[in-house]
Amino acid sequence: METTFPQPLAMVDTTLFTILHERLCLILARRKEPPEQGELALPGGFVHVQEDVDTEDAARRVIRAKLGFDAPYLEQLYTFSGKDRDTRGWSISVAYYALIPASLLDHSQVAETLPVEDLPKLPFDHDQIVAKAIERLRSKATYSSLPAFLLPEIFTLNDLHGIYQQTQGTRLDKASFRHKIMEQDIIEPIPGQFRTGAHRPAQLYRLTHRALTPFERKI
Amino acid sequence: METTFPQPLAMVDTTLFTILHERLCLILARRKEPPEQGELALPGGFVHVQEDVDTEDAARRVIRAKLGFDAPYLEQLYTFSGKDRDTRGWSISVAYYALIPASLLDHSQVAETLPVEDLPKLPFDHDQIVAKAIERLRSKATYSSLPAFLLPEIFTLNDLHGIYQQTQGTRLDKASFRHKIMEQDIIEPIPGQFRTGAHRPAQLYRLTHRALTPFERKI
DNA sequence: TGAATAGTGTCTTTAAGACACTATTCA
DNA sequence: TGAATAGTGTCTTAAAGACACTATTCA
Repeated sequence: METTFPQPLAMVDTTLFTILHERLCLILARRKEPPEQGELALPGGFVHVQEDVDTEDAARRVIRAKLGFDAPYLEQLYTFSGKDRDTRGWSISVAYYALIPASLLDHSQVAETLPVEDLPKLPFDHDQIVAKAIERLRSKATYSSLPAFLLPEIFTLNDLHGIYQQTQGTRLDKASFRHKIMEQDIIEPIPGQFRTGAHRPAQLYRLTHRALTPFERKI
Repeated sequence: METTFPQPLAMVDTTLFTILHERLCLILARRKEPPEQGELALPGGFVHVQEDVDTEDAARRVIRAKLGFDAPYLEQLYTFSGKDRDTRGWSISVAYYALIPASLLDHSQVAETLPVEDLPKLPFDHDQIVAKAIERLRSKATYSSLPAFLLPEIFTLNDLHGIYQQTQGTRLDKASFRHKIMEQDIIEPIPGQFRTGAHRPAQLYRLTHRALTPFERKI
């Protein structure tokens, strides 16, 4: 059975967040083909109906092509659509966002990592996609364990404190943060493991759950 | 310029919430064409690229066709996609949800209004769409003025109290609810207007803003 | 020792929740 | 008057936020 309607173009675009020099950054791609060839844009591409099980699968394929590995955290963001957002025709782009721990990035491979405060003008409606992704990240950072997925598997409480401040864009009291995060039961100390330096050694922690945990209240 | 990729089918599906007999309900449609002809399902349809500006516009068209008027509150929910969700082929459905004040419904026109607790098995992945819509509604009801869009433009504080309880599925203390809702500045009394009955007359209110207002804390 | 980061105790302010009370209408 | 809904005051408990303090390491 076939439909009689002409169908729009179907694609995915990905917003890849990471932390570089204590700043929230995006990983961008230089477009290899027209339109906007040579410009910096969000990594994306058409849905391959022969190959992809669903659009999330398409997003994973795009990310693997760009980074060479799977993102530890990937979530659907929003779907952007319309007559004019792409010069090739009426299109639907299902946008995803992912969190990439800096420790996984080989920066010789992925050069185009730019602070979100300092992005160039992006083609298509990618500025809008980025704005929505940042808004979602900030909002979820307030009410969940989301920011922890920007850290490597093992981290200190100070690392976590810092990443919450960077994703939320606010200062958080150290003592209150520690009290509240420990009440959430999202992390556990690794017995006997500490990070050392020219100061008191810091207890190392890991996530207790692999999945995102929502909080009842703000952190 | 054209793409070489075969494109998936593009459609929209809508979850229409309303309140009937103090219960949260969905407005369903009986399918006029195969597949699943004659079955109850979410109102939906293909994107019409000649006619629709974007998928939200397509959702509005679908709702107008079903109800005869525009929904006061409409928001994109999530995009469902994949090889197998529709027998007609690889498809993308951009799902929307809308809030419909019962006062706008002519129940002779729209017969298929069923409590969310008492829905039949729906075709395709519509059960999944409904589950996600209810989850979103409950979550937003806790942190915003969203439930007010299920009421007519003029209502009492008790009406609002009831609709918050129904959308959240919990009991809320009357006094605390009143204190908190008045702090949010989302409603204003209509001077000199009261609803009367066999009891003390109740002050009538209206929303101060036409748009949804998020709250800092839970209501 | 001082610098640096780690980690805790506690006080004040604010919000949440419970609940009892008063108010106004109609039958 | 009592039944019904409207609307308020206040007390207790819990959370949020601020801030000062102690702890441990290395140079």
